[in-house]
Amino acid sequence: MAHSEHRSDDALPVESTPTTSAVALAVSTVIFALRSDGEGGGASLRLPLVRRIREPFEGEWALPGGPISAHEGLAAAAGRNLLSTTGLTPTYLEQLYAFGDTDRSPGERVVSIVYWALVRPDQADRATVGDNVRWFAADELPRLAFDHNEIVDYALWRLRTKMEYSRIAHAFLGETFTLAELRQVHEAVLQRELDPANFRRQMESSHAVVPTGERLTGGRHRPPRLYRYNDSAPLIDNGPLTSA
Amino acid sequence: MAHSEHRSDDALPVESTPTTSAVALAVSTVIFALRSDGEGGGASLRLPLVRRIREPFEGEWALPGGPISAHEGLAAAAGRNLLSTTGLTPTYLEQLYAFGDTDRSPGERVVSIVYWALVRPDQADRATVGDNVRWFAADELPRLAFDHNEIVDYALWRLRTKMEYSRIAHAFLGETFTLAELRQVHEAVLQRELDPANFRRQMESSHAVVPTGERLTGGRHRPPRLYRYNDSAPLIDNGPLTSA
DNA sequence: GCAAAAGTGTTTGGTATACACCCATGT
DNA sequence: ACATGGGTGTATACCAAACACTTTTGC
Repeated sequence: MAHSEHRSDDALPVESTPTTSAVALAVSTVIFALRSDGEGGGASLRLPLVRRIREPFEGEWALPGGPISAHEGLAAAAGRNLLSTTGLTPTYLEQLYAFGDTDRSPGERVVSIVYWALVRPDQADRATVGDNVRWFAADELPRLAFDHNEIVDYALWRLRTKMEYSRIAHAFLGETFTLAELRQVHEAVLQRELDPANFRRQMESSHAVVPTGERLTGGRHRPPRLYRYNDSAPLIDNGPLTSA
Repeated sequence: MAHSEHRSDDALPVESTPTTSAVALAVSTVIFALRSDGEGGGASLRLPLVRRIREPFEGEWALPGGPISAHEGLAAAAGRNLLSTTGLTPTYLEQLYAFGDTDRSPGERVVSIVYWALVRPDQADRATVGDNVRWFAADELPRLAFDHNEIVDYALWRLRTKMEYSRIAHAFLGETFTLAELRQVHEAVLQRELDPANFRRQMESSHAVVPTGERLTGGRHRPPRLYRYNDSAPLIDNGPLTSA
């Protein structure tokens, strides 16, 4: 450790030290959307990346990110940055992890506080796309700048883990949806098929969704009920933390 | 938002911006130990706090913390700081959350990356104690500096949640232990009694612990088997992240 | 009528809980 | 002997998965 050891009195809470540190602070976001590929009902997880226009890693793909300005919270910084780089407004936004290895950015010390976000397909369609912003399939990423491959892996793990015990799947869908659509979201994320009958019972018993009374017509089969997300049901989720 | 909006090209990944931001970066740690209170087998969660010797919140109790130096990782910074302020070496150390509300430190913008740690009783006994470092019962804390009460609440929630599906209880114990001791750790953390018979079966089926073959004599009853933590068993835990 | 998906019912196996009961040691 | 916790056995309840079956639409 290069740092000289502090005496106890010296190293008491730092929040009083007004010296800005030599460590740069940034916010990045892993954004997930579910997009149907081709024709079959199968959908796949996709995420937008931006091309770096400076060294290091100039020309390579990276997570959208930016600096934190002094007068905005972390989640706000993530949301603002997200909007300005990709044009996206997330339905769901949560802190993922703070990455701070000393060697993650060549020549410079950067600590990145990474968020992960879910967006709906209609929002994703409206997103900026161009030479410097492009969507990739989450399981077919190129080699990314910095430690961003690791970060995406971790975000994917969190998404999949959380899908099993929480109810975030609706963040990929519109206001109303059928149980089949909701199930297909689960199937696409978890990468396995689910029994429609059991899935229905799980959703009903969890009270995560409520029927709207309407049905979706137009399919060449029995018209399914439309459901809406149940906002009043409690999330057994983030513990004491409400925001984020 | 006081910050002017970035143009897309402008706000691409920041890791290249060498300007140090106006935001201070710190590391703090919530340290838990299990200490038997009085005589009964009952133990309670306790944590060490340090007294602030500067404004803001001078004289109030706060979590141990300090700045991040340029050439050490986040977990290393937490560990070093922990050692220098309290003399403790944790058995378990994990990142909790990055706290960065704009108003959490009066007059200054501080982002704190908070870790949580578990220490064994023998380590806890060796810890520095004095006018500026004192142990408190986790459920009888005074009003702390900054948002540290919130942070401790969140750490407690994480500890309790994780205790139910992971195997971190052994971090509170020595090299070998009886199942009764391990069960008492669970009971103290979860604040409810557990059936000894069922607890035994859960531990056996999870293969989290292995019998050493030895027994603990000296009690005025049948000598219980001693167990050791099973390092080779997988933790279904932090996903792709290995360190921390 | 037939295909296709919605929706219901039933069986089954695993797992958590409660609790009765025996075992081995110190006093 | 008896008190105390160690350790085993077992009945019950609950829950998730598997799958057979009925319903309702479009063609």
